[in-house]
Amino acid sequence: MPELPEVEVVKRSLNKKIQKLIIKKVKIIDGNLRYQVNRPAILKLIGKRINKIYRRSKFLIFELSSQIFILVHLGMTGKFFFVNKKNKTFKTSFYYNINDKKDNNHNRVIFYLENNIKLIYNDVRKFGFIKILNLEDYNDNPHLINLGPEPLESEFSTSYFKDYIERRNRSVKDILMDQRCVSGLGNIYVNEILFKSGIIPTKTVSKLKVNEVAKIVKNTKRILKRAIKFGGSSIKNFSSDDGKKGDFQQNFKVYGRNNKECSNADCNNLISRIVISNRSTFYCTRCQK
DNA sequence: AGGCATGTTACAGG
DNA sequence: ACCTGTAACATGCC
Repeated sequence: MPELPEVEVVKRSLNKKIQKLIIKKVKIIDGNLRYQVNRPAILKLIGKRINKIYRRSKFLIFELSSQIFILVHLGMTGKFFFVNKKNKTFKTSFYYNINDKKDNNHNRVIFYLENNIKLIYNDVRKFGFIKILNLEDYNDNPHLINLGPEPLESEFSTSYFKDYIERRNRSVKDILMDQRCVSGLGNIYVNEILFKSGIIPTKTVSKLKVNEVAKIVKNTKRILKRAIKFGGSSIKNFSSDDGKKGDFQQNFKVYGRNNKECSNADCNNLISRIVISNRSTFYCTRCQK
């Protein structure tokens, strides 16, 4: 899925395009997502207004009228497409050609909104989910309740991170990927953060010096902000809502660069690839210690 | 053909 | 109760 920056960009375009619109109809094409889409609950959405869309970690939260919420996770390949009344696609967050069978093949749920606007949830691998929640279920939601602080909030600070890793024994990459420590980072950005910080991903957190902890926190914020500014990421087909392709992928310094030359000036070392907690991990043996 | 892919979570074992 | 590693989910691409 999109990591935090992509979800943030999607959230912003959703608010721009569909905020305040009423849901007229919902069609489930394939509700067999990570969790089965609940048909009876979907019916509760009819006639409700989309007040605002929020992001928490990599989750999207649609706040509707009557204290109803839609909790969405995009998994690895979840996307939203918009189609307007003239059957023209809005440029939203992903390239989408309404006439291209390939693009439409994995449409899973269609929300029909006011003004003949359609919001399409498309998900190739179906790791994403859509849950309808009332206020109670939302406030006490198992997906949200254990999440650590947002990396871009001041709560995620050097002192917080230092305290968190104290007496823990896992690798720094593992900890940064753990949503209970800090929520919203994924494999790509953690690789980038550790490269920028000059820290080897396998390093045990108990061995991190205070200045290294500070570097990680600072670079996390810097890299995420920059990725958001660039309009997303990483993901093929990703584009910001003005149709400009998210070109942060051209800014990857280590991710996916196995056996390629290190991006740092004056370093001719080749990037290594290893696996940590089942995920590809890229680093420079010379620049990251 | 086989390996890999932006994520989460359930489960087994220590 | 905490920690750690592994596999599973579904599908497409190289």
